[in-house]
Amino acid sequence: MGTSTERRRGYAAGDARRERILHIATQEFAEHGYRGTSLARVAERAGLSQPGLLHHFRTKEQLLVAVLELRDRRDMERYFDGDGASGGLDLLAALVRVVEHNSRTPELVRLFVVLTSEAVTADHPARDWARARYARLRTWVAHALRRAAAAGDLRPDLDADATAARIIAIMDGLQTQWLLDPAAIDMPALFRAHIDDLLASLRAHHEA
Amino acid sequence: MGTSTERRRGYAAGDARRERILHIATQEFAEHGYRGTSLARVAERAGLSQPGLLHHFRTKEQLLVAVLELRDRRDMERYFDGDGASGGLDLLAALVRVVEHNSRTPELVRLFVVLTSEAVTADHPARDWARARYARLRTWVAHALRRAAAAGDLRPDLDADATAARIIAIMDGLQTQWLLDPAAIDMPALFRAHIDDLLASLRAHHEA
DNA sequence: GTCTATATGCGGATAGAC
DNA sequence: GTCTATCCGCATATAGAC
Repeated sequence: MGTSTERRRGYAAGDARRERILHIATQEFAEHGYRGTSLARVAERAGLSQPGLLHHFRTKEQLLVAVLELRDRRDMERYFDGDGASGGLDLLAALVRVVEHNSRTPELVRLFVVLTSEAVTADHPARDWARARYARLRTWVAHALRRAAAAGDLRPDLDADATAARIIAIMDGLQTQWLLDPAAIDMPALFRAHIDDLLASLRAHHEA
Repeated sequence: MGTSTERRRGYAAGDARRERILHIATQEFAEHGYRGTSLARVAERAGLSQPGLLHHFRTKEQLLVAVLELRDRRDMERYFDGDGASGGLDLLAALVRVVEHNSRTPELVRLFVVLTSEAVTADHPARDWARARYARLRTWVAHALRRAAAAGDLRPDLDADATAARIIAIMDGLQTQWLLDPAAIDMPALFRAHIDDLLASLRAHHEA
């Protein structure tokens, strides 16, 4: 699936130069945000001149878009191909694993936190991306919750949309606190506790 | 309390020019972030030249600090002087009111969301402010939860620190989703639902 | 595809007159 | 306390040679 996307754009999947630029740009956007990132610095780290960089990505905005697309694609591979379209209750366990993985890759977490919040400012190029990403996430989680309810694993009267929004909210909120003060926040444990509480209150009471 | 701070700095509480600058700077920082805000634009909107602005705040960073201090002070007045040091369970009701108020003042919410997340980037002037603010918020909420437990309103075995971090996380996470897509997110309702669930699972079972 | 050179603009901050 | 004028640096982007 990633491959077809790349073919459509007319460059080989294994374009090392391009991948290297994207890798470095990802780090720079994470460290300094979109506005704080300088193309000259990305270029220098990638071992080419700034106009050389603009040969591959015609504007800074296009570079950002390419970074976001790459990350979305990688995440899809990781969480969809891996678990399949993980159904029902398995999703919650998968989310716990996502958070555990995130706690070992702070730079990727920073990328999302920084760009998502920058996106709420006026005329930001990542605005549509952020909005669409949240809508997609909410739909995805809500869908899994409904399937779990239909399968009899969760109470049939649960509010799937509200629960999904809350789960995503707590993931995001914990990330910010954790990035600012990692020693004070045990992100995976706190998220796991939330999921446990959720299950305790939403689990269908077969035996009760 | 605000007054004494102002006196210490040697300007009258009612310095209209200064207050006007801070008001406009608050809007600009909220709309464009720290990096995206231009002193020239703040100055223009405030009706003076850019060097004129720098007479009142010697650097952009000092302007930011002044904005953050003013907001913290206003919030303190609002939520401490108002409810007193709202004790125990009342705090949760107070937080619901805070979220309801926030949903009517998106620009102030945006200020916090944007600056807090920008603060996780390298060498950002609001870093210490953001870290200290979260530490203070967590301590404050955890303290209230412990008092509620001591008063017999909540289970004595609750993890106050973890619960506090989670409450703050969900407030923040909902804010981001709401700012990006207000029509899709009923922020006060979602937060209230979370508090209700929390109470349901943490309430001491006197009658049970 | 990559470079050097450069256009062009905006940013924050300073000097010094009024 | 506010202004005009200006410094200086950095930003993105382009032109055109190789």
